[in-house]
Amino acid sequence: MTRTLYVGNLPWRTDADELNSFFGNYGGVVNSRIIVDRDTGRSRGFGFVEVNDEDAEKIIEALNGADFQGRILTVNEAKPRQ
DNA sequence: GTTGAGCGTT
Repeated sequence: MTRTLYVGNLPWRTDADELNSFFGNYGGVVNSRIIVDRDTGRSRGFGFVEVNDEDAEKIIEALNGADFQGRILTVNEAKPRQ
């Protein structure tokens, strides 16, 4: 199974691929995604990372408050999308 | 060529 993590405070330049490999250092990442403004196409500075259920907690512990490309990340379990 | 709290286009 997987869990989805909310990742906030990302640098504007970060893309899903970078997120994927960074989170992949701490557990099994199934998928990652940067939220982009639908109209302008620019990053909104946050995203979501889908990880293995068994690794979710340790990834949150490892990366919440961690430094990523000069920014301090916010990592939490995501709320279910409506 | 900009910005800085937040929970996502199907």
